[in-house]
Amino acid sequence: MAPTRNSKPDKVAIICQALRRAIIEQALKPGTKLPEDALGERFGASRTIARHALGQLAAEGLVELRRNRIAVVATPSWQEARDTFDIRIELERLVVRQLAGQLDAGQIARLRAHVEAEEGARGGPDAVSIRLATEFHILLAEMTESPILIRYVSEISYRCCLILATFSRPHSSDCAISEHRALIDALEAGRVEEVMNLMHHHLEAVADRALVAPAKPRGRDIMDILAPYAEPAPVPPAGQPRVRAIMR
Amino acid sequence: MAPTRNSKPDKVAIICQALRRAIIEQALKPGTKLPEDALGERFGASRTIARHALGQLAAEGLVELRRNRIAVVATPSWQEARDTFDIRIELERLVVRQLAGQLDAGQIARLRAHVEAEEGARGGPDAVSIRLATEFHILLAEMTESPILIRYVSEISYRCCLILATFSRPHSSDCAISEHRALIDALEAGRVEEVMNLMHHHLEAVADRALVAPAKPRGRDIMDILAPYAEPAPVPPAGQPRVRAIMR
DNA sequence: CATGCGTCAACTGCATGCAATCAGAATGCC
DNA sequence: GGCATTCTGATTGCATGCAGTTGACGCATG
Repeated sequence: MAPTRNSKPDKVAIICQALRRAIIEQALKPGTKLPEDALGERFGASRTIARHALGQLAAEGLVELRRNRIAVVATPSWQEARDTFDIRIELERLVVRQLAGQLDAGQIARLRAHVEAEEGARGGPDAVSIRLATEFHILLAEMTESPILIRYVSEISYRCCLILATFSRPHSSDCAISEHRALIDALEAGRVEEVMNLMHHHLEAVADRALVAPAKPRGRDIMDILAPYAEPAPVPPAGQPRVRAIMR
Repeated sequence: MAPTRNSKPDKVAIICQALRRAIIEQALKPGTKLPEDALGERFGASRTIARHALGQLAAEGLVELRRNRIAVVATPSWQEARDTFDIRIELERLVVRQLAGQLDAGQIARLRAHVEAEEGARGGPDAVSIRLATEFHILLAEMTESPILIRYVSEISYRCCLILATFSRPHSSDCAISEHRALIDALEAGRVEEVMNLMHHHLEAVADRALVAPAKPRGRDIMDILAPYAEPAPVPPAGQPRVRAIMR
């Protein structure tokens, strides 16, 4: 499992997985530079391989690739974050719709065990809590055995971690755990409508906790802060700027 | 937009785009081999670049990459096809939900112009009709200006083309055109619920036209054809074989 | 002190080369 | 003739090398 699983688990995949974990545990913060040389050296591979891995991660939206520039960990905008959660909600509603009442005892047990692990990580660092919470959702997706759904939910869940890293403040995961438990109960009981609503509200709650204000909580990038003031239209930047309608 | 945008649109991107088009126009059928050498030579690039492009396409689900084996155009299974359409329906409902009543006259005009193009292509080859129909949906997605939504809808639309190529028979696009017109009308009128339902039924209809029978219409892969017969459960392969636990 | 400019190191974009692995044909055996 | 085996060309996995571009530092200037 470490370096060589069966015969060759592909160096590119190894680097991708490592970077994904580093990103969702916030060891790599948004905006962090990822030079090909450094990655290659760190993982005992050539620049070619590191480059390929960065390409994959870029396709997943986790890193930004600018031509002739050093790749960086993606920094989602607030609007992208909002859209991402909207999509995630629909995808995960699909997951629980497929799963409600279809899980066997073993699967339910696995889910409950995972929530136990989340419970056990409450004292620990935020990074672990976030990772476990994310993995809970991916675990659910995997139970659908639908490759596409698994891929999309995994991808978007990782992106949401990135969003949390970008916007969220110290994070309280208590509510998430109880919400996960409620989800499992409803899944087991097979109440489709209820579990879809639970998932919807759960994710909405996660999003709300992260995305309270449309303005960036911290002055990460001065350009973004000034963006509204650079608009040709002389609209005073007051109140809740209705994000989509006009402002892009 | 053409081959060279400003100065350097990245050779990898060029190859990706070319292959995508070839795939959605069914010039490259599912299962077609894509050797790195050949691609590189054909596009005047090195194998490294072709390889990278294949990696990107694999991340999008358009090609399958098996270790030490020649890459091939992906061949979705019937169940994957069904799941893909389910996801697509939700994504595109999101698109029209955001767009209803928000489009300006110019955008409406662009949409109608596109449908005109579809109309004009009715006599032509299926490949063009399919491509145009797909581009209509991508055009809609682009009007949301949500990068994530655009990416996902584009990706999944391409995959659906692949599905059509795999399962569909001669294809009749007449209904699709009128359905597109109805969508535009509802979008312009801003009736959110109606346009979401229209999109839902439109895509459901497309899926139904393509996925009439769960068994593969043509014996592309003998293993898949025999798969139902290899099941341990002695269920006669009649009627609608509920592929998943309860199928969706 | 702030600003504009030139030089340079660092980094990316891409091609090529070499070893490892695989698919298929030719061969040998029963 | 049917089947297993070996051998070889074809193809991938990966590293390295070279050219072009970018960003940053340092220096000169107002």
